[in-house]
Amino acid sequence: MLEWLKEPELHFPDQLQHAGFEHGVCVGQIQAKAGLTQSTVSEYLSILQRAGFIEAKRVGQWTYYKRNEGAFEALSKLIQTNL
Amino acid sequence: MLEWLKEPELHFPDQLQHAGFEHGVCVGQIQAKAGLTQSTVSEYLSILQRAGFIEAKRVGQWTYYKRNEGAFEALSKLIQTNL
DNA sequence: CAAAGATATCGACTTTTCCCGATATACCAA
DNA sequence: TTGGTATATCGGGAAAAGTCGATATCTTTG
Repeated sequence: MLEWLKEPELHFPDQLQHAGFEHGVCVGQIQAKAGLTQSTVSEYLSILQRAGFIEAKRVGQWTYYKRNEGAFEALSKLIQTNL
Repeated sequence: MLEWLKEPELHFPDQLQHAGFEHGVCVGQIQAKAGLTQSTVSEYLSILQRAGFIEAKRVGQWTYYKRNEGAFEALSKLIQTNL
Protein backbone atom coordinates (compact mmCIF):
# COMPACT_ATOMS: atom_id res chain seq x y z
CA MET A 1 0.00 0.00 0.00
CA LEU A 2 2.81 2.36 0.87
CA GLU A 3 4.38 1.72 -2.51
CA TRP A 4 1.05 2.26 -4.25
CA LEU A 5 0.62 5.60 -2.52
CA LYS A 6 3.98 6.70 -3.85
CA GLU A 7 2.51 6.96 -7.34
CA PRO A 8 -1.27 7.24 -6.92
CA GLU A 9 -2.00 8.26 -10.51
CA LEU A 10 -0.26 5.10 -11.66
CA HIS A 11 -1.88 2.63 -9.28
CA PHE A 12 -5.33 4.16 -8.84
CA PRO A 13 -6.39 5.35 -12.28
CA ASP A 14 -10.08 5.02 -11.32
CA GLN A 15 -9.88 7.91 -8.95
CA LEU A 16 -8.85 10.36 -11.64
CA GLN A 17 -12.42 10.93 -12.81
CA HIS A 18 -13.77 11.66 -9.37
CA ALA A 19 -11.08 13.68 -7.73
CA GLY A 20 -7.44 14.53 -7.96
CA PHE A 21 -4.74 13.20 -5.72
CA GLU A 22 -3.95 16.33 -3.73
CA HIS A 23 -5.37 14.75 -0.60
CA GLY A 24 -4.28 11.21 -1.42
CA VAL A 25 -6.29 8.11 -2.20
CA CYS A 26 -9.56 7.12 -0.56
CA VAL A 27 -10.03 3.93 1.39
CA GLY A 28 -12.31 2.27 -1.10
CA GLN A 29 -9.76 2.51 -3.89
CA ILE A 30 -7.08 0.99 -1.73
CA GLN A 31 -9.41 -1.72 -0.51
CA ALA A 32 -10.38 -2.76 -4.03
CA LYS A 33 -6.76 -3.06 -5.07
CA ALA A 34 -5.67 -4.82 -1.90
CA GLY A 35 -8.29 -7.54 -2.14
CA LEU A 36 -8.94 -7.41 1.59
CA THR A 37 -12.14 -6.48 3.38
CA GLN A 38 -13.11 -2.92 4.09
CA SER A 39 -12.62 -3.30 7.81
CA THR A 40 -9.17 -4.76 7.44
CA VAL A 41 -7.99 -2.03 5.11
CA SER A 42 -9.48 0.67 7.27
CA GLU A 43 -7.76 -0.66 10.35
CA TYR A 44 -4.49 -1.10 8.52
CA LEU A 45 -4.56 2.47 7.27
CA SER A 46 -5.31 3.79 10.72
CA ILE A 47 -2.34 1.88 12.11
CA LEU A 48 -0.07 3.35 9.46
CA GLN A 49 -1.48 6.75 10.31
CA ARG A 50 -0.85 6.38 14.04
CA ALA A 51 2.67 5.27 13.18
CA GLY A 52 3.07 8.48 11.22
CA PHE A 53 3.69 6.97 7.80
CA ILE A 54 0.53 8.35 6.22
CA GLU A 55 -1.80 11.29 6.79
CA ALA A 56 -5.59 11.27 6.65
CA LYS A 57 -7.83 13.99 5.28
CA ARG A 58 -11.57 13.71 5.50
CA VAL A 59 -13.40 15.22 2.53
CA GLY A 60 -17.12 14.68 2.60
CA GLN A 61 -17.82 11.02 3.07
CA TRP A 62 -14.38 10.00 1.93
CA THR A 63 -11.14 9.74 3.82
CA TYR A 64 -8.07 10.30 1.73
CA TYR A 65 -4.73 8.94 2.78
CA LYS A 66 -1.36 10.07 1.51
CA ARG A 67 2.21 9.34 2.40
CA ASN A 68 4.17 11.36 4.90
CA GLU A 69 7.54 11.30 3.21
CA GLY A 70 9.25 12.77 6.22
CA ALA A 71 8.53 9.65 8.24
CA PHE A 72 10.30 7.45 5.72
CA GLU A 73 13.26 9.75 5.62
CA ALA A 74 13.36 9.70 9.41
CA LEU A 75 13.15 5.92 9.55
CA SER A 76 15.90 5.60 7.03
CA LYS A 77 18.13 7.89 9.06
CA LEU A 78 17.22 6.15 12.29
CA ILE A 79 18.44 2.87 10.87
CA GLN A 80 21.61 4.51 9.67
CA THR A 81 22.48 6.18 12.94
CA ASN A 82 20.80 4.42 15.85
CA LEU A 83 20.55 0.83 14.76
CA MET B 1 20.98 -7.09 20.57
CA LEU B 2 21.84 -5.33 17.35
CA GLU B 3 22.55 -2.18 19.29
CA TRP B 4 24.67 -4.10 21.79
CA LEU B 5 26.73 -5.56 18.97
CA LYS B 6 27.47 -2.10 17.69
CA GLU B 7 29.77 -1.50 20.67
CA PRO B 8 30.75 -4.92 22.01
CA GLU B 9 33.54 -3.68 24.26
CA LEU B 10 31.01 -1.43 25.97
CA HIS B 11 28.20 -3.93 26.44
CA PHE B 12 30.13 -7.16 26.92
CA PRO B 13 33.09 -6.30 29.14
CA ASP B 14 33.25 -9.91 30.38
CA GLN B 15 34.46 -11.17 27.08
CA LEU B 16 37.57 -9.01 27.12
CA GLN B 17 39.50 -11.43 29.31
CA HIS B 18 38.76 -14.46 27.17
CA ALA B 19 38.99 -13.17 23.65
CA GLY B 20 38.89 -10.00 21.64
CA PHE B 21 36.00 -8.85 19.54
CA GLU B 22 37.45 -9.42 16.08
CA HIS B 23 34.97 -12.18 15.46
CA GLY B 24 32.15 -10.63 17.43
CA VAL B 25 30.42 -11.73 20.62
CA CYS B 26 29.62 -15.29 21.56
CA VAL B 27 26.10 -16.55 22.19
CA GLY B 28 26.54 -17.09 25.90
CA GLN B 29 27.43 -13.45 26.50
CA ILE B 30 24.45 -12.24 24.56
CA GLN B 31 22.19 -14.71 26.30
CA ALA B 32 23.25 -13.61 29.76
CA LYS B 33 22.60 -9.98 28.93
CA ALA B 34 19.31 -10.65 27.18
CA GLY B 35 17.82 -12.57 30.07
CA LEU B 36 16.25 -15.12 27.76
CA THR B 37 16.96 -18.82 27.52
CA GLN B 38 19.83 -20.21 25.53
CA SER B 39 17.58 -21.75 22.93
CA THR B 40 15.65 -18.56 22.36
CA VAL B 41 18.77 -16.48 21.91
CA SER B 42 20.36 -19.04 19.65
CA GLU B 43 17.33 -19.17 17.42
CA TYR B 44 17.01 -15.41 17.38
CA LEU B 45 20.62 -14.98 16.34
CA SER B 46 20.25 -17.52 13.59
CA ILE B 47 17.24 -15.63 12.26
CA LEU B 48 19.19 -12.40 12.23
CA GLN B 49 21.97 -14.22 10.44
CA ARG B 50 19.69 -15.64 7.77
CA ALA B 51 18.29 -12.15 7.30
CA GLY B 52 21.85 -10.95 6.72
CA PHE B 53 22.09 -8.53 9.62
CA ILE B 54 24.80 -10.45 11.45
CA GLU B 55 27.56 -12.89 10.56
CA ALA B 56 28.55 -16.01 12.45
CA LYS B 57 32.06 -17.33 12.97
CA ARG B 58 32.66 -20.60 14.74
CA VAL B 59 35.83 -20.63 16.82
CA GLY B 60 36.27 -23.80 18.80
CA GLN B 61 33.17 -24.44 20.79
CA TRP B 62 32.02 -20.88 20.52
CA THR B 63 30.05 -19.13 17.84
CA TYR B 64 30.75 -15.44 17.55
CA TYR B 65 28.27 -13.10 16.01
CA LYS B 66 29.00 -9.65 14.68
CA ARG B 67 27.07 -7.06 12.75
CA ASN B 68 27.07 -6.86 9.01
CA GLU B 69 27.01 -3.11 8.61
CA GLY B 70 26.38 -3.36 4.91
CA ALA B 71 22.96 -4.86 5.56
CA PHE B 72 21.90 -1.89 7.65
CA GLU B 73 23.16 0.53 5.07
CA ALA B 74 21.28 -1.41 2.42
CA LEU B 75 18.07 -1.42 4.46
CA SER B 76 18.36 2.27 5.05
CA LYS B 77 18.75 2.93 1.35
CA LEU B 78 15.95 0.52 0.48
CA ILE B 79 13.58 2.52 2.63
CA GLN B 80 14.77 5.74 1.05
CA THR B 81 14.38 4.61 -2.52
CA ASN B 82 11.92 1.74 -2.81
CA LEU B 83 9.50 2.31 0.01
C1' DC C 1 36.65 -42.78 23.56
C1' DA C 2 34.13 -40.42 27.55
C1' DA C 3 32.73 -36.37 29.84
C1' DA C 4 31.80 -31.61 29.88
C1' DG C 5 30.75 -27.17 27.86
C1' DA C 6 28.75 -24.24 24.07
C1' DT C 7 25.54 -23.91 20.61
C1' DA C 8 21.71 -25.67 17.59
C1' DT C 9 17.37 -27.88 16.77
C1' DC C 10 12.79 -29.73 18.01
C1' DG C 11 8.04 -29.86 19.83
C1' DA C 12 4.72 -27.64 22.58
C1' DC C 13 2.61 -23.81 24.68
C1' DT C 14 1.60 -18.82 25.02
C1' DT C 15 1.18 -14.35 23.16
C1' DT C 16 0.60 -11.40 19.41
C1' DT C 17 -0.83 -10.26 14.87
C1' DC C 18 -3.87 -10.79 10.96
C1' DC C 19 -8.24 -10.79 9.00
C1' DC C 20 -13.01 -11.27 8.95
C1' DG C 21 -18.22 -10.28 9.59
C1' DA C 22 -21.25 -7.48 12.09
C1' DT C 23 -22.28 -3.20 13.63
C1' DA C 24 -21.66 1.78 14.53
C1' DT C 25 -20.70 6.38 12.94
C1' DA C 26 -20.34 10.14 9.61
C1' DC C 27 -21.86 12.36 5.61
C1' DC C 28 -24.75 13.27 1.57
C1' DA C 29 -28.93 13.55 -1.15
C1' DA C 30 -33.74 13.44 -1.79
C1' DT D 1 -35.66 12.98 8.34
C1' DT D 2 -34.80 8.90 5.85
C1' DG D 3 -32.12 6.00 3.09
C1' DG D 4 -27.75 5.21 0.82
C1' DT D 5 -22.77 5.27 0.67
C1' DA D 6 -18.12 5.55 2.81
C1' DT D 7 -15.41 4.75 6.66
C1' DA D 8 -14.47 3.30 11.54
C1' DT D 9 -14.79 0.29 15.43
C1' DC D 10 -15.67 -4.09 17.83
C1' DG D 11 -15.36 -9.05 18.97
C1' DG D 12 -13.75 -13.37 17.69
C1' DG D 13 -11.35 -17.09 15.18
C1' DA D 14 -7.16 -18.32 12.51
C1' DA D 15 -2.38 -17.73 11.59
C1' DA D 16 2.14 -16.34 12.91
C1' DA D 17 5.73 -15.17 16.14
C1' DG D 18 7.88 -15.59 20.68
C1' DT D 19 9.55 -18.38 24.28
C1' DC D 20 10.59 -22.36 26.75
C1' DG D 21 12.45 -27.13 28.24
C1' DA D 22 14.37 -31.17 26.42
C1' DT D 23 17.48 -33.05 23.48
C1' DA D 24 20.93 -33.30 19.69
C1' DT D 25 25.30 -31.80 17.67
C1' DC D 26 29.82 -30.12 17.80
C1' DT D 27 34.18 -29.26 20.10
C1' DT D 28 37.70 -29.56 23.61
C1' DT D 29 39.99 -31.99 27.19
C1' DG D 30 41.38 -35.86 29.84
